[in-house]
Amino acid sequence: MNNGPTDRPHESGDQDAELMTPAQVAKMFHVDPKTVTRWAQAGKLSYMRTLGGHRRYRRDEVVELLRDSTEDA
Amino acid sequence: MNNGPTDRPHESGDQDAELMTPAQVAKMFHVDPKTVTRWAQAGKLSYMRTLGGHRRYRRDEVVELLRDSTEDA
DNA sequence: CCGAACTAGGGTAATTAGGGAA
DNA sequence: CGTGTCCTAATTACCCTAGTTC
Repeated sequence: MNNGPTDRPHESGDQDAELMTPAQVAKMFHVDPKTVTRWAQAGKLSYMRTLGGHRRYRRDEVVELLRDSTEDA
Repeated sequence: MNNGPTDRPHESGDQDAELMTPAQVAKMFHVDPKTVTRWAQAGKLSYMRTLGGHRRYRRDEVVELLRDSTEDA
């Protein structure tokens, strides 16, 4: 349960540890960014919106779903 | 979005590994996608599912299985 | 402010899941 | 027993233009 305090400090410019863009989520699931948008619209994935209307997803949520959908041989 | 000043050659960590669609795996083995699905159902191939239910296979798992199934005379 | 890359939105084609029978 | 093909329904991918982000 040790998360590691020095795991990954907040580095502006590098990958954000909290919010992810549609492209990032899409690459993790190997799907189209549009598909991620549909998941958000379908309520399968929670999201926030920027002032311009773009969606931002929570990394914790994505990792959880990714981990939950993994089936080992 | 921007990849940042440091363009990642292979997605840092690559924890999610590289994923493949059923059609890609089917072409590598020269079989139908349905057959790949049966292999997954039989537990011969690890996979993860999209939120829509489609399967995504790990490239390294497929490559290893392909090597293993390739009988060298 | 400009420029390149990404995203939202709608619409259409291709792929996949599932069961069943050959 | 394992594979290829049939079907329908659902999901995903790619097309476009305009607006947003960095």
